[in-house]
Amino acid sequence: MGLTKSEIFTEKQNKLAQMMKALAHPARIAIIQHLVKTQACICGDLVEELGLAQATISQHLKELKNAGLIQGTIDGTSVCYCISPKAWNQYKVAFDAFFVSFDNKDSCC
Amino acid sequence: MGLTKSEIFTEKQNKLAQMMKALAHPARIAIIQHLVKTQACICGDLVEELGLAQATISQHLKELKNAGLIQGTIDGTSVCYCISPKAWNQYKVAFDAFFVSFDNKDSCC
DNA sequence: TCATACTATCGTAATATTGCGATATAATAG
DNA sequence: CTATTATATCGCAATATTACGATAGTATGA
Repeated sequence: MGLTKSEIFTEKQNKLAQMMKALAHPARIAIIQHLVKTQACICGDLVEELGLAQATISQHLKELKNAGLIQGTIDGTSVCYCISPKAWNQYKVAFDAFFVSFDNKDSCC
Repeated sequence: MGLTKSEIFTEKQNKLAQMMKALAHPARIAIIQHLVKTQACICGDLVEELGLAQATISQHLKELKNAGLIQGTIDGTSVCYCISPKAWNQYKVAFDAFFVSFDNKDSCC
């Protein structure tokens, strides 16, 4: 086992879970926050900002890129990453919709 | 390795990542959505709703409980789970704050 | 008390994630 | 062309997650 049974869930449920997963690591949260803060695109000084090895940062960047959250363009010998506004908005909308669905003031048990 | 280096991140980053992780599985999304839909507290008919074994559902419920998102009270021979409104609101606020932090219309690269 | 129904936990197998050193790849500078 | 710099990928080890059968625990009803 150890394999998520995604076939028994809806497309939306799988997608939302995958979005959450993309952000379910402090390094990726930190990367996003850094990209947000330094509006300008930032490349591999993330390696210095966070205390992780270059290979590890690169791997996290790849996951964020796969999730669509960031995009990178080659800038000389380095790569310039920044947040993808379109995907960001999709995430925002999806998360909002999820959290808006429940608005009870008091628990029932 | 395989051990997240949480000590190099801020408290907030770790917490937010953990919140995301709690929802980073379609089964847990489905459980929450089911609890939202059937306002009333629902117990182990989740096993029938989703197509997972009872032990698996129980495990996911435990994780959601650890995350604070749901609470369960014993109701006769079964357990009645429901969403914890307080935690739900904390999640909503935390996620909102995260997604509000960036609001650029166009990417810079 | 004893059987029944429901849930939690244990143990285990399969797979995924995290982190990093080593190495490959790509672009620039000299 | 060669050296340098920056990033990506490979391969591995350690750990985490997912799923489930088996079993233990707990409350109800006969």
